[in-house]
Amino acid sequence: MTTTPRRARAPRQSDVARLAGVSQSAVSRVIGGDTDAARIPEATVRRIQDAIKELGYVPNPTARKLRTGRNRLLGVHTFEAVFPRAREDFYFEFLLGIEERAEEIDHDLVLFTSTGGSDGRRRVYRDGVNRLNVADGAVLLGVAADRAELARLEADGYPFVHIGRREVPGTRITCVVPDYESAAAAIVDRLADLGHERIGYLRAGIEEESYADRRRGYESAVARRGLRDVSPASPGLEEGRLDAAWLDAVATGEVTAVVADAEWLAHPLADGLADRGLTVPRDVSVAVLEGVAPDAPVRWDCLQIPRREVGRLAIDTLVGMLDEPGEPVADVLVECVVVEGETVAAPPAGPSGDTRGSTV
Amino acid sequence: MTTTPRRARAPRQSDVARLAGVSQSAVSRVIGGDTDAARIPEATVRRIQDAIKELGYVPNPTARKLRTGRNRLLGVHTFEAVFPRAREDFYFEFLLGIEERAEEIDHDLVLFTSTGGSDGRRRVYRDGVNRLNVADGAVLLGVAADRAELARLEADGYPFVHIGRREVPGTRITCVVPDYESAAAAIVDRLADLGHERIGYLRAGIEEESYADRRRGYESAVARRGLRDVSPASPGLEEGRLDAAWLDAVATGEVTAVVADAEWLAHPLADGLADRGLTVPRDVSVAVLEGVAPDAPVRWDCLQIPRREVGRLAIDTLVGMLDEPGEPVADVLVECVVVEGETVAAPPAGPSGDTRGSTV
DNA sequence: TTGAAAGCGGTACCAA
DNA sequence: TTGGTACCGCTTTCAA
Repeated sequence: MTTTPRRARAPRQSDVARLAGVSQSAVSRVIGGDTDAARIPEATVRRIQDAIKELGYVPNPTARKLRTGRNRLLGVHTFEAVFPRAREDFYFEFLLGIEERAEEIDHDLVLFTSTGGSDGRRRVYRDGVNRLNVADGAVLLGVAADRAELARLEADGYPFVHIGRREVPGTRITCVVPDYESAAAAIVDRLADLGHERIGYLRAGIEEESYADRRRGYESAVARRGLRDVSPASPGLEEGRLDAAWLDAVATGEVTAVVADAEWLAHPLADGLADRGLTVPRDVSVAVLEGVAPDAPVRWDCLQIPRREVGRLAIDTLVGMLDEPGEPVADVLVECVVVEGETVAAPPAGPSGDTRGSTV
Repeated sequence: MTTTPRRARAPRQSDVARLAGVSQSAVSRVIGGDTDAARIPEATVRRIQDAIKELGYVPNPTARKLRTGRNRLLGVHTFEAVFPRAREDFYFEFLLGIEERAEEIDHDLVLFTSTGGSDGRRRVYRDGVNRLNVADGAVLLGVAADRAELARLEADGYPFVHIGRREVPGTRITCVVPDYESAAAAIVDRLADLGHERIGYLRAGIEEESYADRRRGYESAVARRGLRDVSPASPGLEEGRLDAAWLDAVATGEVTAVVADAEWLAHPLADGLADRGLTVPRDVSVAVLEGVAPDAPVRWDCLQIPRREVGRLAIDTLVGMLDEPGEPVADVLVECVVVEGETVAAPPAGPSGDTRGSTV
């Protein structure tokens, strides 16, 4: 029985150098492929390569990183555990794009999974240590992003991009985001093209940057197209119900199309309209400003969020920052596809609707 | 507009030391929480901590790793891309367990995604560089494990465990594996308990360690229970069909129960039996030696592979190796649950079956 | 062309 | 108790 003596120590460049009878720096040059600066004779190169092979030398990435600052390691920090939710498709497509692109450009991924504490929330700083530092830079994502940590990370000069817009006063955070603003505007344009003139916006009532983006797109398009905005006063749902007074107004034809932040708002809307004898889209058109699963019960007119592409671009943007340190980087907007479903149609030619559109 | 001056250089211990008016090693001690050996006066500790706070100093994990050899980074190397297949549930449960456990013990995960070449297959050694070295150790998994790389990794003394049994002659690879051998034996025992005396084994015909494990469990149980093994001569399927002669033998009552390596073998088996007028499980019982999705068309008697637990144990085993270097580590077997479905029953009391069981 | 040597940012040993 | 100092393994500048 042969006892495999566990190698006491991995071979280093100095070992290679000794075996090849050259200096350590010569070895380093050969490994670095330094062809220009110091032209090393064929013979020497070969001797060194033989020694490398004989010893089974492999460079130590940690030492390299310490020296050069680069690792080809890209961090992925999620503010919640990845895999449990990956299944629900929230992280999934982002990660697919991230992995795909990282692989293409020959980088590895560090999944930051260590929690900060017992609350399950993951923090990047835990007792003063920035774990992310092992990687050259990081992509952050997650619904529960901690603004304070983002700000500190930025202040520390750590290179990172965030998937989804995050704004922290006084701080410039580079984000890669679906272009909700344009998408919302496109949907309003479509409604306007169909002849709608009085439309409403159903807000999720969640204070989050992406909803602000949607809202902005909606408002600018409404103004540009000269439409009338008739939205409910209170956002979101109250006790699971929408603003009744507003629904009544919709029922009288005050509004012929509604744009909703989310699918979970569109359902009660349709219900409330049905209660008042209205049908979607015959009486009222409804569009949802988020992605809706293709197997959802209702085929809403909605958006398709290019998650995978966002993941890919996050990697590209991050690597760009690493290659060009100091350069300010603008946010990256990724276009959403507007998906035509079965909930948007031309407005009814009802009595209360003026027909200016066809008067021209 | 305030220009945020991008910090030229992150603060180091020496900066802290200078500011606090102490030596660098004092700073290191305070950070390392070295309370016993060198008792530093309260006042000094406070001065140092103040300096740390003022400078926003965070320790550099790369330097630490270089010095101590530990990183709290655990590698995950899959021989194929993770996320595309994660969805199909192959990697998924393993990763869930891995992430979960890593998080619990405060480690981060490195996903090795960089490919070795253009073939899409991932290699751990790419032009002589062992990427895995950035992490303290690694968990490897994947159907297409490269034996040569495993052997080299082991020879290099790199700490790793493999999920799923992998055997390379002359090399001791630590594996964490579902205990297929016991599970197969348990299934044979169950059949024997029900009164079956002549049973067959349908091999996948794939040369892989896990199938050998199943086979071994089957054979030892068959011998122990004094059963007669009547298996088809040729393994697997030929042109999508099972061994016809053997099926005919089964039809005559030569075999009352069949154990199959995989679900994709069980279906043609059931079809072949149906063609011959036999019904499962009335005439022939069938058990599958792998996990079957709960929503599969047939509720096979099968196994439940404890993937998540395997993932967790892989992490524990790996960390054990890191903490106790040099200690040989035995393979870890994880028990499978035998799931009772609708395809196993007592054998028919037919003419060709002797009734020794009830004769006693 | 080649080698010596100075770091990169820590840790830990040894003296003082 | 504290500080000096020798590494960890590699890259890169500067001399020779």
